[in-house]
Amino acid sequence: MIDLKALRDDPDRFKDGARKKRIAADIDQILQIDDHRRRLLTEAETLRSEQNRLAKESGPQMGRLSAEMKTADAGRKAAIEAELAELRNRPAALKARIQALEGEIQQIDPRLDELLLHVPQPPDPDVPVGAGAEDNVEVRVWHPPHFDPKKSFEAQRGFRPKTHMQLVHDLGLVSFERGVKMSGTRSYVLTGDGMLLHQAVLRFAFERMVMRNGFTPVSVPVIVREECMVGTGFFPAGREQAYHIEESKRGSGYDLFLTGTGEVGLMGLHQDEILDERSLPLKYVTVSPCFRREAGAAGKDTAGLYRVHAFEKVEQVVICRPDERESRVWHAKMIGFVEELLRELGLPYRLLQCCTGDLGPKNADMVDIESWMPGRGDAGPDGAPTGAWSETHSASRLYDFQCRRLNLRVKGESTGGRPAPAHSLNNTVIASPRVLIPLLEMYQNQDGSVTIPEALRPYMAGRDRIG
RNA sequence: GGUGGGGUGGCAGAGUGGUCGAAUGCGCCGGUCUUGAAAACCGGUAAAUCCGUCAGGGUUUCAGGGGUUCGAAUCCCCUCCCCACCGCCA
Repeated sequence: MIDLKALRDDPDRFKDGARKKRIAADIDQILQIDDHRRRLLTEAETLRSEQNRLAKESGPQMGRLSAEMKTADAGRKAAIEAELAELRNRPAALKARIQALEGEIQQIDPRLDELLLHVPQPPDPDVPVGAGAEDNVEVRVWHPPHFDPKKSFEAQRGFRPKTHMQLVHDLGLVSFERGVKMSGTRSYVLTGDGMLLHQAVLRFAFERMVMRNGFTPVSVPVIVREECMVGTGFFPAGREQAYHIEESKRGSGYDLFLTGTGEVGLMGLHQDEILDERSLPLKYVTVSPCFRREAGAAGKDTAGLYRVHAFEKVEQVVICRPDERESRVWHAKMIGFVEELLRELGLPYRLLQCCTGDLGPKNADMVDIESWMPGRGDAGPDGAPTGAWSETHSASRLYDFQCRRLNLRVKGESTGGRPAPAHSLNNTVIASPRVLIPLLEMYQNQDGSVTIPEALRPYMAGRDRIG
């Protein structure tokens, strides 16, 4: 949600932002409706003020007259009756007009809210302008000394790599057939060491965030109300991506939705709260199942573990004071935590500064982290894949966009003693099984086995190898 | 699923038609006292929104929505939520 007052003050900023993000938003209509609404509101409130004044004036008077009525004689009674009627009639004319005005405002409000929900947060000025993923800008690349993604896998390792598909098949780590049998496309069953590795990497990432980076571990609901999805900014734009559970007819009055990320639960925690700024920043980490319909992705990455309907993700969220500098510092830190993690895992990665067209409605800024997956990408001359950078993480900076929607505020010195929407940020820590792709493909050996990265061995009973 | 009891400010809790944005206590902030702290005492302490350059003023809000009334925290209707007990249950 954007700030309506900010929109009034500088509509061009929001028009420009929507254009850069390639999201349609009718700013002029909003301004026009808002202007009309405020006129009605001002008139209604003026009249109501008058009505209140009259009621306050005549109330006690009426009370006195009614009391006197009981003991009065017939003649006096008639006089009192007339006086009472007169007093009662005074606010009557006002009432009709007030009701008309308020009725009109009630008609307008939902329309205005709906329009406002669709206005995207303008991208920060330093975000490169672009149409989509193809215009994202590489910020930096890291790779371990013994492996450079710029050179071929075969040249560096002395054999042609298998894809993760082949590896999981040969080592018995995943059964796609049985997953699909039960749950349809994009489903899978992790088996044996596949499941162990999956759990190990999640556990490793989660513990790192808690023990080393001081994040508070939390479990969150993954079944939430629509309100929570709207509040966190995933709805209305992303409605198609969420699984919908029909529950309203069972008496609860609400339908529920499966969340696509732990971010929803972590941010929803403090919905409608006013936090003391001294309790900030809140640093939360959760591990949760994530559900995505992948609507509109038909035919894309259908094979393998890359794009699936259900997965597990360790997610980090920071809620901080509404201060641009502080937000930016946290963004960098949260990216740093992931870089550290990927280095420990020995996985080559690169940072991508996403362009305006790739930000989505809620972000002011977003940095993706891509890991090197040797088994992806176009086929080379020998028919084997040449490898590709593929997204494994995404770090968002939202300013107060999300907190405004969630009605999550901070109060303290920095806000001048008044409540103000907080700032929020989020970033993936690790998502599995997707991260198993680079892990298996990078750590495969010529004999078909896979070395377990040192960092994960404590979570795999000390073993150093699969297969 | 059944029965009963409830939803009031950051928290606890009073308030059953006007003098109620709401007693009181706790918490929090400031002050007095003190070498400092605690205690005690004094004062302050909801949010949203509109008008206004400011000073300031108005409106709304006692779970949410609708109604009765000149006037609703208080009366009526609907919805949601919470608690207790019973049933079922990982």
